[in-house]
Amino acid sequence: MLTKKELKAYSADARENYLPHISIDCVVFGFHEGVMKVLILKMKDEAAWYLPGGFMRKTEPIEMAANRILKERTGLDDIFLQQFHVFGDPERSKEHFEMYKDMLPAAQNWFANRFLTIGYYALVDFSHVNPTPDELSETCFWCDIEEIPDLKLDHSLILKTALDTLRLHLSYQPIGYNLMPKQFTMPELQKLYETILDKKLDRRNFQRRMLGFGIFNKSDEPRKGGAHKAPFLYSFDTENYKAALIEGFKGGW
Amino acid sequence: MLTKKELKAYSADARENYLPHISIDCVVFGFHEGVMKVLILKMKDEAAWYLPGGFMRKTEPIEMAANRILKERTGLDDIFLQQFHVFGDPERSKEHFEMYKDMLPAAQNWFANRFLTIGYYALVDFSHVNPTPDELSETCFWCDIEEIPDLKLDHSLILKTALDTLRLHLSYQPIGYNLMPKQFTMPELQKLYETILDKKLDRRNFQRRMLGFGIFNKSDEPRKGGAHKAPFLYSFDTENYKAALIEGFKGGW
DNA sequence: TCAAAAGTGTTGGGATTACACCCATGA
DNA sequence: TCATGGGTGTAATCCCAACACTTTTGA
Repeated sequence: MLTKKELKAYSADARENYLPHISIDCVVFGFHEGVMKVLILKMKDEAAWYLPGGFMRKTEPIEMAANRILKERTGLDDIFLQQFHVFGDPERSKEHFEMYKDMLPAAQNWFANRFLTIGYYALVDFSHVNPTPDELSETCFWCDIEEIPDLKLDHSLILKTALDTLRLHLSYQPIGYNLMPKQFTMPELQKLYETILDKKLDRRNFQRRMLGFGIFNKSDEPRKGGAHKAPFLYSFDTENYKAALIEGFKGGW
Repeated sequence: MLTKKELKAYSADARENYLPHISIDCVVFGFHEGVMKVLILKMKDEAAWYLPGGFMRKTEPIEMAANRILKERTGLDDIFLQQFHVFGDPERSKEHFEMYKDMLPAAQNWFANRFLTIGYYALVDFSHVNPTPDELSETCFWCDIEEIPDLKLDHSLILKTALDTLRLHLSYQPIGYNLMPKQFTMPELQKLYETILDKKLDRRNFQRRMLGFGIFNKSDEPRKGGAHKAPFLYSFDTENYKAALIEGFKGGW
């Protein structure tokens, strides 16, 4: 929570630089050791968790704002981002509002306003991300999707909606490029799918379907080191992958 | 186009009542005599066409604002609305901006601002709609989807995106409830699908698939009057229809 | 009685599912 | 040598597309 002085400075800066009433919240999905992760922030001096979010500069495209916000939190440029919903319940930022309303008059108080928030989900390569807290946060960290605490504001709803959307998208286009490291094995990719869909899939049928997309390059070298038979390594064929994304949108009729 | 005096009054009223920087634009789809229609507006004193749109009251939920805007244009309450995208290119309202920027200083001039617009598409029963122009418009009318003129601002993009989204949605859930009259025949419903998808479908397979959803009630009475064999009338079974919508979202895995 | 619209049935093929079997590896 | 993870193959099934045939109706 901000002190009055901090709130005043923050508000003045925000009013100067950002569009009022509009925010962006991001659900950043990562994948590590067979577990789906989401990036969340813990606030300073509060037992309060949030999704990473921010505001939009006055003449900045939405997508660019989302990228900028994420760059600050993850160190990553050029992230796969998908806008999925606008959340605009007039009561959605009530908690913030209550927390700060008595500190400053509304005209000067950035958080005394209603905010619509544009939800983006991001798919990122876990191993490349270096979670970084922002000025309001104490920590920024990867949280197992199974262990997400109650989030403040409507962020639990935003997360749920993001996950639903991701599942839907997964069912009509190959996702994975942005979540997997350069090289990966089919069982690893399968784990990703199983995690997103929350469902067991058949090993052999999964391989057939995936390879059927024709978007993978098989490496000669198998993954070494592990116990048991060494699985083959694959990477995405970016050319064909992009084509498949477009193809996927055509739908089933 | 507004006069300076009108602009001043409009701006004052808007600043008083609406959230700045945010608008809503609606793509209203109707279906009549086998042709897909979209509701568009023609401006007073300009050869300029727009999608119906408006602004959001300061404490109004987004959905309610969209409904209110549409009620003013169509006379319909309780419309099927689907939020599908936010358009936020900083240059998107440049035309408006250029048109009005010299009339009033920016601080008082509603249209001197950047607007993000939330796109909704609506599916409505053509026969129940009574197109009504608003204060800025000369006419509001149903336009064949094949004959839409160039729209101002980014409204052509918004329309295209709405149509793409509608097609996508059609491929994984049964749409039609909101576009068809209470009673309709399978060939009529097929026309709707063919129009949306811009593709011929097989009569027999279409019936099988549709009836397979189990969301229709067959009427005993066939449609009379037409030449040739009288087709059966169907209506949607609202209970099962809603269940099918939820089911549809589960996707194909 | 015939053309056109509509209802119903059949069939073949492609995709998806549910399996079984084999191979490699470390404990 | 055996449990486990991983690669590959196959039969059964289901779904869907492409068909043909029949019925009804007004002209």
